[in-house]
Amino acid sequence: MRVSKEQAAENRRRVVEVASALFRERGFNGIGVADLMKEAGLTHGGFYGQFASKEDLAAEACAHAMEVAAERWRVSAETKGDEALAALLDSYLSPRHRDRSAAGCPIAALGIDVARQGGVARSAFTRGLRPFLDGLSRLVPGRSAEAKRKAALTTLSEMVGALILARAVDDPALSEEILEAARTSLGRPPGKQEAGDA
Amino acid sequence: MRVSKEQAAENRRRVVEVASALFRERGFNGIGVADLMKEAGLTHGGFYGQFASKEDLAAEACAHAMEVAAERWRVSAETKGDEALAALLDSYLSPRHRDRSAAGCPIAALGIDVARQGGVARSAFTRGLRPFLDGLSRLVPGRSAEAKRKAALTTLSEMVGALILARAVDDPALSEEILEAARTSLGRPPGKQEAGDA
DNA sequence: ATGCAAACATGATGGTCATAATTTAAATCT
DNA sequence: AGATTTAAATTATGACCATCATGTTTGCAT
Repeated sequence: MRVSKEQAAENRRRVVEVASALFRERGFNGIGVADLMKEAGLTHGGFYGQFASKEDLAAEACAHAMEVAAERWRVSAETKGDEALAALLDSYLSPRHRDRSAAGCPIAALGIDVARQGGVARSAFTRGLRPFLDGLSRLVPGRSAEAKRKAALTTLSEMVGALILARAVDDPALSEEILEAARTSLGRPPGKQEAGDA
Repeated sequence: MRVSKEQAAENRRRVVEVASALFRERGFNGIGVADLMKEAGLTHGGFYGQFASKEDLAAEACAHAMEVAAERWRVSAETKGDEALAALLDSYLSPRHRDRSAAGCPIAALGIDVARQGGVARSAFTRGLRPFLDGLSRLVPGRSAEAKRKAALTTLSEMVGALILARAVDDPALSEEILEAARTSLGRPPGKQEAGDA
């Protein structure tokens, strides 16, 4: 059986889409090619006509997820004005984001997998990471470009670390406490002192 | 073939030890029972005499790695006096630690895997996490116990996030930049403003 | 209109996976 | 010393894995 050129391209796009979600949810080693294809409505045989290997798909899915997420950040930053950082933090460090890793930040969902996988996935990830840092440094406070750059690095680190910790932990109270600490620590524009709120 | 009771216990301990390293390096799904046992100098058959399942071993290995790491933090904190936090940050955010995940922090190596695995591994991880937070809140600056607690949470988040990012990234300069940013951001006791060092 | 090739399905390959039953042989107990 | 217990080896099981060869259909260029 054969399918129109547009249909084929659409199928390929859907495979990448599905892979980007399932890899985030279960990890590169947590889902197989057959299940991936089935989820996209295809059988496993056609896979190697479209992709060189599973590793190749991993890299492409990773790149795709990074692009989508970075674009979401960009749009949010443009529409939210000077509350953009607060809005980003609120949504990134929310229970909803914590509980829906398949649709969430690929850095927090795939960071460790990417490091272990190496190769093309790692370089796709690195390429995809830069827009995040550039976007963040535009939102974050700082006197100089270097200060903003550095703040973007530390802010992203704390966001990613907090989300991973909140996901790993069993105790809902502790999980919420982790998110809340990061939210208020990062959400006070001048500096990151401990909270003194009433 | 049989082996003395002490030898058997020692074998079991070695399996957990080896597992805690290999799981950190390759993930829960990245290494199989047979390879694990071989690395411990045994064949895979004896595994289920000592462990209920692979998931069970994952939980035990995770707990073990957390205990060892927390103990290392504790000792370092006791011996290093008031430079304990700086020493901890320097070693945690070092290229050496980044490049040796098998012997490094289990939070940064297994956090995502634990979240995906769930069950016993997740609760073992949560139990093992508390000593880290307690130890860290003793090192970290803060006026009140609550402030210290919160600083411990955000500091750990940033440490873990920075290490994971530094590992995921392909570009050595960017990787070092991430570590450096976290080191200086966390290493200035009063607050976390951008660096203004000479 | 016709033939080629692309897209997908079917099915097979050889490997690895977790789990488990059986066997072997040594340690410990009587 | 002999019986019993048990750690670990051997081997088996059946599911799943990535990859690929081949078959079938059909869009598309000629």
